[in-house]
Amino acid sequence: MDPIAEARRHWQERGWLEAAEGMAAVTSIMRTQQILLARIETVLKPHGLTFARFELLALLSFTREGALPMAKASARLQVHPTSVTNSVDRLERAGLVMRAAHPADGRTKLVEITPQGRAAVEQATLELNAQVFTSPGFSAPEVDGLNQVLGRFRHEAGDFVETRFAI
Amino acid sequence: MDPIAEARRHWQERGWLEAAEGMAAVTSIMRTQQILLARIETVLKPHGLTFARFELLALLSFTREGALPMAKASARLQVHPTSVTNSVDRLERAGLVMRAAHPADGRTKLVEITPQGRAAVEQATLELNAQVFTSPGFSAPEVDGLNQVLGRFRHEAGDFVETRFAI
DNA sequence: ACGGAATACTTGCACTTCCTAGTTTGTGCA
DNA sequence: TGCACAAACTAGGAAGTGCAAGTATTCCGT
Repeated sequence: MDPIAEARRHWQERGWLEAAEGMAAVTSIMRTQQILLARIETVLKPHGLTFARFELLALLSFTREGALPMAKASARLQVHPTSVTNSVDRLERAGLVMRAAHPADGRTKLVEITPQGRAAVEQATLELNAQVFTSPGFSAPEVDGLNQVLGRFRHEAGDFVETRFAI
Repeated sequence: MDPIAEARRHWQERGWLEAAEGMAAVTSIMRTQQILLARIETVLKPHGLTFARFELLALLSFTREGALPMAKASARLQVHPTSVTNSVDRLERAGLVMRAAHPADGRTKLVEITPQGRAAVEQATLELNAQVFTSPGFSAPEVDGLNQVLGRFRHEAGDFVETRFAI
């Protein structure tokens, strides 16, 4: 029994025909996200990482300097600044990042990845690639279709960041 | 600048070609879920509901008796039993559901939707249909494609509940 | 140059989620 | 029948998220 198919049936019985398929699609995205997140967190847990913290480490590892202002990280990761503070607190306690002063702006603090952080994110990424991303549960054409459809959706939702570079 | 496209580029530069597209698809699903959830919660907030609580009310409103054991609700909604307890606590305080004893099994408690609960979920559903589900940001063919691809994915992930009916 | 506005970050609070452990009640085997 | 085991729910705690407010610093118009 598919709970979502059942919900769609109920929607149709109530006469909400215009909304039934959209409701099913939106709800399916919710459930799919839960399933994928659970798989990812299972892989990351032994490394002491959550997906949010992994994303932060990965972002830092891809910058030229290995460091970013907190606000930049918040914008790139599309999460609330307080969530970044929280993640950095824990990553710093684990020795994977350091807070550093910004050379020019006294307000901003830089988050900088440490050598241990680089090692951790490298290892975690290899495992995620092997156990989730290479075979996510979608065929190659499905992956392409998802990337196209969801990419356009995100674009229309204003999910893209303005281009700005600054240490 | 699309943060996900940029991540894919980094993946490719590192030589993780097998995983790059899957990583992009999985991450896109994460972001899409966040965007949709934010829209839904914006609609529900004036009603004092979260999506989790709305889903519980909707589930109850579709049962014959308007009541379900907590464990059933937990299984149907695919959430942890303690999360159901939490939702029911708040819905009960708001007068939208009631806890009732199970007639046959002393261990289980029934959650029962109240007339106010029915009114609230009806109104909230109409608004969600109008503001989100009818025009979710995907075309009709895209919605169909998502339902098909994600439905199969969920099926293979074991996301379907065994058929059992019991008050 | 200087004072109000804006920016960057942190703290406290509320909420949600899940985990572990506990209590109560039912089930089934000896 | 009786006793171990399982099931249903709740309580307490940790972690993540977002909002509102607070502090420190910078920006900018006059």
